[in-house]
Amino acid sequence: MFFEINPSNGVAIFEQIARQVKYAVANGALRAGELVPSVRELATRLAVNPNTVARAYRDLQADGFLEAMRGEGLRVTKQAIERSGKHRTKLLHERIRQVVVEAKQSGLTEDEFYALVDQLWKKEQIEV
Amino acid sequence: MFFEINPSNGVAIFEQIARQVKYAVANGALRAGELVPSVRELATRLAVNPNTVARAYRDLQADGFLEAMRGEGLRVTKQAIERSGKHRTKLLHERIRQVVVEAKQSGLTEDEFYALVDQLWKKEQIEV
Amino acid sequence: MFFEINPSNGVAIFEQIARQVKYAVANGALRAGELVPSVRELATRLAVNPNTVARAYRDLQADGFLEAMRGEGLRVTKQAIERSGKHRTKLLHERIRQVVVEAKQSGLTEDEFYALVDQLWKKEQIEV
Amino acid sequence: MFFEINPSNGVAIFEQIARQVKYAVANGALRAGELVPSVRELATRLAVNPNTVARAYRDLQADGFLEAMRGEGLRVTKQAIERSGKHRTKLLHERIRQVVVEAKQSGLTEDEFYALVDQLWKKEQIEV
DNA sequence: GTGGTCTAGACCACC
DNA sequence: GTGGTCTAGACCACG
Repeated sequence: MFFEINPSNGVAIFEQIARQVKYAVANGALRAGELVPSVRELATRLAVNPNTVARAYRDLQADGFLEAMRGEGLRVTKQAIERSGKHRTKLLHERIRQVVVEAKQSGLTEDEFYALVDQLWKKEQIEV
Repeated sequence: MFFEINPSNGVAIFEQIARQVKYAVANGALRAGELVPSVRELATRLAVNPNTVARAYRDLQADGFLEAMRGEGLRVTKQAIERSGKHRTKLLHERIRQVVVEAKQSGLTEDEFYALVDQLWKKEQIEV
Repeated sequence: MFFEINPSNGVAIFEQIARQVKYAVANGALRAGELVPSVRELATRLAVNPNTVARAYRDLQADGFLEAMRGEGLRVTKQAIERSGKHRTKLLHERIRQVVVEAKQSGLTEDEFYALVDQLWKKEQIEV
Repeated sequence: MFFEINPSNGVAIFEQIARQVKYAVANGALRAGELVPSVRELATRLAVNPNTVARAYRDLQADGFLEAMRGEGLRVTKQAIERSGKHRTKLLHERIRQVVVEAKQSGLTEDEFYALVDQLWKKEQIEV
């Protein structure tokens, strides 16, 4: 699991952490039943306030991605992977919708927009 | 010129105002040299505080979209329209890039992604 | 007498007018005793509000550059030209002082500053 | 870091604050990565409204001199120092140009002008 | 009438 | 604790 936090990019840190956990689940880096790093460990690893990590984990529990194992820590739920799918599809859907709206408001034609999307899809590399 | 403000959609009000002015420039609803509504007038029209409108206009001046005509008001600059193009292409580019990254991280295939984009492009209506 | 007004450069219009009258006196384009254009005429010529021209002329009277000739208009005073000298030397003095302060605060060395001044003096053309 | 605010010298307070931060960067009193005083602290120290300080800091962010560290405060960016150079050289350039124009319009000879500059450079003391 | 600045004070999210 | 947004209202210079 690979975490990269940027404290000055506008996105809340706890949100960045939560997203990255979800990504890790979505692409198999984290499997169901696996334990995530403890709050304290992750906090020191990322050089971030423990409250912030706790907040991310709390949200992930509320979303059903993590569950508390008393005395052991937090582990990835069985449903996490499927949720990961639905959840993120919904989010993606909304994100794309917004981008489409912006593109249309900017006066882009369908062709121009598709060219842009195409170019970026081909260029973008994903590190996991 | 058509302004629609949603005071609780996460985007700051001044930001919504600034964007809509930029859109209006981008699609020709506002032309170079034209005066924008006065701070006070727009404030009462949108039922927001004049300072909020002023903040939006100030940002637009900083971005080179508006310029102050002493005692007359604020008008759209000559460069506004070209800036509008460059500026927004850059923003859109970044937005699309982010969406592409998300899609890839979620494990979507190229076909799935394109299908989603296609569907949303066809559905989305723009009011100007 | 040649007037060029820029309503969106930060300097008050009445101030621009007043300065240009002073320049005209300083370089002989306007001589002592000569009448300046009437408020109305100048206002229409410059496409500005008559109040603005009136304000400029008012300040020029307060500074002793113009005097009212009842029924005739405003004419350049005898003292205008010498005042022009003193007055502007004082202003220039202050302006230069500010620039020097800025330069020092920016960490420029004496040589760098002089080089800059030299370059600009040689380059700058004056149209009267 | 030394702040001196003059609430009635024509320059807006937020502008004075912003300039002094830039100066502090330019002459090394503030280094890249360092946190600036918090909005509230500086506001009480200078006896001005927090909004005024916030305005200055906001402008500095827009200019790329500061960046927000979520929950921590605002710190000087890496690019601040180089920007400081370019930025201020450009401003100074323009200021000097204006002064040169004024001097020429006032009929000063090169020698007179240089004498004035020289005298003021030698006299002016800078406190950092 | 126009915009610009400043103050005062409230509320919010985040760390 | 941090900054960010918004409101309300005052005062100013300018046209």
